[in-house]
Amino acid sequence: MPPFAATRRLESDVMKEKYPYSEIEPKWQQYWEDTGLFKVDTASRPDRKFYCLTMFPYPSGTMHVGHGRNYIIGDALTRYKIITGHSVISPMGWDAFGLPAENAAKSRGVHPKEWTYKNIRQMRTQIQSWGVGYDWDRELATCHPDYYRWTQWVFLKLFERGLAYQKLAPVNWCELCTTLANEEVLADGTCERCGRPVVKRDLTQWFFRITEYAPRLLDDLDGLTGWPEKVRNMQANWIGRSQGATVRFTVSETGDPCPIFTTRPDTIYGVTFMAIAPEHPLVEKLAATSPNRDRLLAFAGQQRALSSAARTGDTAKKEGVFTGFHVTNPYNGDRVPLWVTNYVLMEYGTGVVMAVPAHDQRDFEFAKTYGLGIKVVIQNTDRSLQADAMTEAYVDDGTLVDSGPFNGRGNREAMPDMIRHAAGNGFGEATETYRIRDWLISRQRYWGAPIPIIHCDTCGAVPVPEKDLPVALPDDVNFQLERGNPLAHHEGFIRTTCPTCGKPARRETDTLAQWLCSCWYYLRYVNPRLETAAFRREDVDFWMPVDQYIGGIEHAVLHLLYSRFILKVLHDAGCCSFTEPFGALFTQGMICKRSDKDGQLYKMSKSKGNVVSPDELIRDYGADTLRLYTLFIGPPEKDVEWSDRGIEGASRFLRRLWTRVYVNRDWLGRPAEPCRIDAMSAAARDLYRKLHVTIAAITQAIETDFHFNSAIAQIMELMNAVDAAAIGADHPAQDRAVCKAALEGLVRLIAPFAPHIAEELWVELGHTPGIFSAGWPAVDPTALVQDTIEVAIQINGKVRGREQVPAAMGQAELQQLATTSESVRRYTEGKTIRKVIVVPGKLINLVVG
RNA sequence: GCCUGGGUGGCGGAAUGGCAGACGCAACGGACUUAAAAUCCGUUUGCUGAAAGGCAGUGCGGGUUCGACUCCCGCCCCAGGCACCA
Repeated sequence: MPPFAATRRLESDVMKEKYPYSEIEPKWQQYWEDTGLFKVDTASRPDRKFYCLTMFPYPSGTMHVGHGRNYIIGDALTRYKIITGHSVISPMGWDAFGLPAENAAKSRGVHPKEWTYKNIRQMRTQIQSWGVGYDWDRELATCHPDYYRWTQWVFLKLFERGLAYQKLAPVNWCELCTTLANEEVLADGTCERCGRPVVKRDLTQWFFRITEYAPRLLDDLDGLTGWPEKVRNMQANWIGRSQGATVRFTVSETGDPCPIFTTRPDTIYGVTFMAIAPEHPLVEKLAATSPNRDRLLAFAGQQRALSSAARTGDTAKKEGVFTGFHVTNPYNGDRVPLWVTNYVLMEYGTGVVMAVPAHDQRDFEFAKTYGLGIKVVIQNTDRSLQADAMTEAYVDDGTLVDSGPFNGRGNREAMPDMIRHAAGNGFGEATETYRIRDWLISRQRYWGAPIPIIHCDTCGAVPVPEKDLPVALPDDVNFQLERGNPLAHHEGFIRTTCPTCGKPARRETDTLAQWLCSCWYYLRYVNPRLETAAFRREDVDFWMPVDQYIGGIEHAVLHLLYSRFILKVLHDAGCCSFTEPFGALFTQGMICKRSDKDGQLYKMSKSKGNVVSPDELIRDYGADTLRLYTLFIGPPEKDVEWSDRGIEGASRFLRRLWTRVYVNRDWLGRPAEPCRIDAMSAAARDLYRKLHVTIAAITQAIETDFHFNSAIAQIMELMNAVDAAAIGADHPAQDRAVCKAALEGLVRLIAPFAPHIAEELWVELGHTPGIFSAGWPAVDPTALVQDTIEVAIQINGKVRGREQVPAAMGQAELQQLATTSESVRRYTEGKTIRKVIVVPGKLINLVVG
């Protein structure tokens, strides 16, 4: 260990009495770095490994106190795990590709690389000023060729396995962010990142076949017991499994197959028309010979041009045009008209819907508008449903009627048989449909990892051989283009030769969505500098899955779903033996602040102008105070309102703790005799007990639910108890020993939250530096034992009195005591005690009447 | 509409079947000070009462229980996710 200032006691100095945070914080940060507190060797196989991962940020430049919550929670947990003897890997890096860098290049002429690395330096300094520690030797930036080389390798793995493909399709388009994945479009049809409206454009794009993994992504959610229910629920909603049946109808006039998917095969005898999406290829085919040709094509074309918001929004009316053709229902041979409608979506199911107006509200509305038939096939209990009299669809259960061989049976009960009937006759079977769509991963931008594909006129889309990775981004591009991807104008980048046939060929100029870069970074942290592979299987198998992942809820269906998908693909490719990346997930709430303008609460953001900078707070109060307040502000999973006053409370508490130790340092710094319960005063005995109750409670709070706010409240209570005991230099040795033990306990318990002051006071208390290697305080079970306890006496469930009793008092005696207690005499006098309930150690309830 | 999560003092919140409001913030009163800041002590759910005390009280209405913020049933409100998804 290098010679170090902290090994010496602070000199007696009036200033030191004032809690010199600005002096001690940089000193201990240096100490942790010098002693390698956060360094971990991932080639070793320690007994107790713990992978604590905090979501890495986009290097936007500066952070506010809201960002800090994430890192502080992760750091508190990391430090707790270190202090409790785990080998902790806690790395940090940068999600460094992204649009802001490119915009900076356009508007200010600074190269994205330069802009990004400058921001990274700034933000690293900021993180360090919070006293948040990482193994910085593992730092990575997704924009670095040594990293994105392997992102490209991940792409190739998917390509090899047939999971990456190109297709021409209507895609989400944002004028600023270019193409978007479905997950990046908000419910109101705006871009998740920039808020601009999203429109559909027909483009040839690269997709990942995430739909192939939909069943596993959904089913495996059940095993993620360490994840918040909410996130699992959000992912399940997004994947959206529907169970039902496929039934093959046919176009009556032409014999064209016209399969449908339905979740209600029990209503199939009630089909009175068929609804088909305007984009469906069959529409164009049938239109050619339809008497309605012109109207049909006009309608289909007009619907196709509409934005999805305009077409599927709440206000959209149901419209359609008759094709002139019919379809035949294979169950009963009915011929029903085939309509093109705006309410059927091409992307879901088969793009064709069997319409049962009597039992589906959408079909009902459409049938009413166009005067189509309504046929009741499920009767309610009083058999009162009449097609002509219905004002809305009957969607509840009932008895099947007009349903051929199934008449008289309950609709739910008959459903499996009805599906079996189709299967037996070869015109249908039970199927599942998912809402999730394939993942669009190409972007028309420069600042991303180039998709490692070469387009050859002879060989088609050819993957770049692994040995040729990375496909490097050229530095010399022109950012001043009016529109379009600068990479697509860089001839030197584009021109290449085909790896298969050697002829001249063109490089793909789309880059990979940022999400792919952040999908596998947790693996790279394990072997961050490995040059021969993305990671070593035996190392990730040992250190993964991540034991605790910490980040924002906004990634519930983006980053977290994509990461699960990519990991499963890598698993299937034999790269690792586990199938989920994150064993436990914690999503912290946002820090909000009231806007000066309109008094509303908003998430802290530059655009709302309600950010609070950590820099001034650290300058004025110290990092420990900021950390303590950030953790104390509320339950970490909930959104909370930042209060400038609240930080004063945290500051006051730390100053109090500092002063209590500092002014008594002469005797506190000397070794004390061991605490002996039989030798202490009553006041000291209470304090000793409080100390150990607190140790137990805090350990519990950290281990079970990360409720650091409660843990800190307990620490404050212990501090209050120390003050109440008022033990000073002139007290008996045993009392002083207890006081010292309590203060030592306080300092050790607060160490994960306020580490600098803890280190400093640990030395003041006479220990060698290094509180994080001193272990976590142990509970002394004998301290928890109480000789006398207070029991409450209830009368009919209301507390009416209290008694001090020996802790060991038995049930019968307690009962006796309660019935004769003076304190409740007035409630029992003249009444009969009907029943006595004794809860040992807590209370006695007398039921009187 | 469907699926989650939530509703407790002036405020953030604590208590997961056993003494509601821990801890903190704010407010008020007091001590110290020439004064202020800082610090320390005290009060602080509402109503009622001189006080002791009493009554009410965890969104609303029922229920289970000796006992319910906690469990069950029905409803209201708020937040989030999904949604013409067949």
